[in-house]
Amino acid sequence: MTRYTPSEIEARWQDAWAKSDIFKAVRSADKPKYYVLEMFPYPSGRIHMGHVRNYTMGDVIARYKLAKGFNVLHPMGWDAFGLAAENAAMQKGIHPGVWTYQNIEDMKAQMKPLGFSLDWSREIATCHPDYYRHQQAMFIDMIEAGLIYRKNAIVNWDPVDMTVLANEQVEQGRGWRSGALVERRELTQWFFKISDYSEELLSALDTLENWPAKVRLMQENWIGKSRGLQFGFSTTNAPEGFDRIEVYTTRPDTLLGASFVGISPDHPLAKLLERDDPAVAEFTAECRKGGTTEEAIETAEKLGFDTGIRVRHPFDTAQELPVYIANFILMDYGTGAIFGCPAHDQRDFEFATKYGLPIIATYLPGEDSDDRLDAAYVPPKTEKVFYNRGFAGEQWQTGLEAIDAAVTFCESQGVGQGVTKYRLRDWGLSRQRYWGCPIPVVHCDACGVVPEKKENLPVQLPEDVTFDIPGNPLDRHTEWRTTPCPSCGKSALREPDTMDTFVDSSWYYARFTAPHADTPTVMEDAQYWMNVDQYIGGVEHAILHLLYARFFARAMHMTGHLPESAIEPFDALFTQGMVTHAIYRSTGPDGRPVFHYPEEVELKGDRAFLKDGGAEVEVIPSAKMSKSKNNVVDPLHIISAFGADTARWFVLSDSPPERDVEWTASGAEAAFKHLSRVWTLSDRIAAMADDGTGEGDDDLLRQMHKTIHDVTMGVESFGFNAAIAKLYGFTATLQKSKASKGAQRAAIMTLAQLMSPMTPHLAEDIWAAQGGEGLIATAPWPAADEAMLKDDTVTLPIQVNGKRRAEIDVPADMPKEDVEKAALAHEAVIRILDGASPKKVIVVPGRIVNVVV
RNA sequence: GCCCAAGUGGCGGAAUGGUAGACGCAGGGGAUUCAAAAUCCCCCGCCGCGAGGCGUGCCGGUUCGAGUCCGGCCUUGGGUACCA
Repeated sequence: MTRYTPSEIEARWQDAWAKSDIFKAVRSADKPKYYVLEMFPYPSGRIHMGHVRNYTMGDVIARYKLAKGFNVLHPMGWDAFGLAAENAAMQKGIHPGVWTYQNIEDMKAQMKPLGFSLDWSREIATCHPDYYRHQQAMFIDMIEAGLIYRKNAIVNWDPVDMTVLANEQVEQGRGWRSGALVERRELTQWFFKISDYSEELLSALDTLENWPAKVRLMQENWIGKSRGLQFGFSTTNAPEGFDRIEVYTTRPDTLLGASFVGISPDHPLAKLLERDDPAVAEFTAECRKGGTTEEAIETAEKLGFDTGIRVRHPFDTAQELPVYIANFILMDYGTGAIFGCPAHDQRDFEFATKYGLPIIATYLPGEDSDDRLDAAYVPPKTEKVFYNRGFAGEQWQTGLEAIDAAVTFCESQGVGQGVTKYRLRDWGLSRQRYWGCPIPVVHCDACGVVPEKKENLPVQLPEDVTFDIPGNPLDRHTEWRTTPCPSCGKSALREPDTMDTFVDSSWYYARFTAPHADTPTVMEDAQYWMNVDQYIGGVEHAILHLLYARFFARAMHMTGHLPESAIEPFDALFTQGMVTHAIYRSTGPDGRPVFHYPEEVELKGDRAFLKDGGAEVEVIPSAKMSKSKNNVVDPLHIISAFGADTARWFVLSDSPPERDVEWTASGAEAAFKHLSRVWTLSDRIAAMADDGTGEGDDDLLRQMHKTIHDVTMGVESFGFNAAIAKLYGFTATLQKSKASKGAQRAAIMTLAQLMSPMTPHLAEDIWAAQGGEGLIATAPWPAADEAMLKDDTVTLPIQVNGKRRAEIDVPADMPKEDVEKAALAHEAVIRILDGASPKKVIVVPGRIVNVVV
């Protein structure tokens, strides 16, 4: 008897796959194509459990579709630009490029032993000039197509390091390195006009039937279509040019409850006032402290400054409202100005209470309700309420009815217009960083901003840069920046900013269809391979990446780089849950937090101590695995101890794929034992005498067909953990079976096939040992025989008043009336009824009987 | 703050509105063994001797029947536009 030795088996079959080249994707007219894509990794240097989980799921689909006869495209690449490489450069003095390419090599070496069915000949890295030159070419096309423009936008500014900070680099309002209070500062930046596509991106969500409903809903809310009223308040004492203040409101039905007007600190009026009035300047400076995230702005203490300016209420000109500058009003949304209705908005309520402004209800729960409110009264929009200060029309209305009525009324009175607005803002793509795709434009004193000539692409990143001083090294690299103006030829300066890395990941799926072409894409290849049939990745990308990619596909179509059929690039989406792990944190000598790797920590109950020195560290439970928090778990020890198949089987069996999992390694050994058991079982069956005798062949084959059915359904619906449970069950059945060698051989070969997408090496080995033809990877997927799936008898539970009291075995096709009779004749039922006659008997065929008394 | 999810035994989890806890882990008992490892078999939600009762985060509702649907909460996680 031999033992299951994955190290030998896995190397052997990976060789066999490589030699036969079965995962290389070639266009073919004979077979339907299938494009499986997992969100490509950031090359952090080490693969973690999240990667193993993601790529194993994709591999199961890819291998399953291959067995189903599809021409499968399953590529892999690297999302290789980003902040971490620059951090490494600063911390370790390594060039970001050297660090990134080394990481790619390391991670590839870690991925290869997992036996994924990838076409490595299509590998791409976004940091390679062969990739980003095409991105630059498309950027120029998109400028010409009017899809890109420049405007001012706000960034996090570190006043000590004199640099722009990413949101991640702002910790509690302070710069992560300098510790200085971060300020919001304006900078001229490049933007994609994604807002031109708001309606299109919203309405097309309905066509994405194979996307999770939650992702579509999140995108819908993010785009944030709203219908409201835009109108002007006329001012009484404002500076010239500000006779009116335009506001936008989604609740015009509360206009008669207005008690103040609020403008953003970035509103033109606020900017004018701060120029002449130091008190205003002081206040707006205060408002600009802290980071730029919506979270930071929304959760900051609500501050207001009375400008002294007054406006007239449009329907009650005697009523004057004060104009406040308020820190919670965003210049990017609506008109940058609002009216406050404290009675029906909690934020306005708190603001009014703080600054002593009136609270005027326009609607109430009922006609007799007290209108002195202790908190804002905000009923659901679909519930009828009593309008005590509404516009003309019914007094009992839902919010939605009242809003429509208010818009119509205001328009008829010449107060503003009904308008549709979207929350979605244009996509700012400029980054003041080195390790990204250079924006291919030149700033010329004479000609202004000029795109680089396409024949001069790529605009390549210079190698000779240092990271010893904060800031973007491109900014101070005079030699690189100096270049002839593409228009007039005089000396000019290159744009020092690089592109947001979301640009890189917005079109890589298209590049995979022709990864070595001289143009960004090749129409024929894009036509053939697009769309991605199944896209798989973390739910944390539900909004930004997936929305940007949807926009970019449209922009590529508009500039001739994708066919119209590919404007929704992902036909089906599956969002896997994240692999989470506790974070171990202590405080370093400089007072900054230090994050410890799980392997550096020893757990004692709920508390954690450093193995080195024994100091206690803080445990932050269950958070997304993140490089910067060091809470990543290395899968390599599972692979080296038990093999790739065990690691793959385990990540699939342990939890439902869409759910987050807290990583524990307790089950990996059990997975290995099971695979050993299957291997030994195959060995035993191969050694059986083939004398044609045996018992229970039919039962075994019925079980086999049920398993084919269940596992196929499981794989199709991403129910991998449930599919694996069925495979455990069938393995146990086969182990106990006394069936003939023929039946057992058929069973083990089918079992191997059903397992092959998950544990491909073991499956190949069993297939070969049982004399299977060719590679199991290309053997046709087994089909379940419908006739074998039905049982002759079923066990029905009998409920009395919804409580289970007994069960009966009946023929599967027994008529309802007979089932009812049989149920009522059951002694337990007779005892409980105790002579009473049932009011009703519900018989659900094949399911249940419920007796109601 | 806002948007989206999730919550079921000691643990991971299963369950088209129809027997809650499949399958696995941990635990307990047994077989085998000189002994151990490995392997195999049995038990395993809570309370109760039992009959039985209770039980899917909390409160309420719809239904013959709710883990599942509806309303309201709580907790945890993700996103919040420069982490990717």
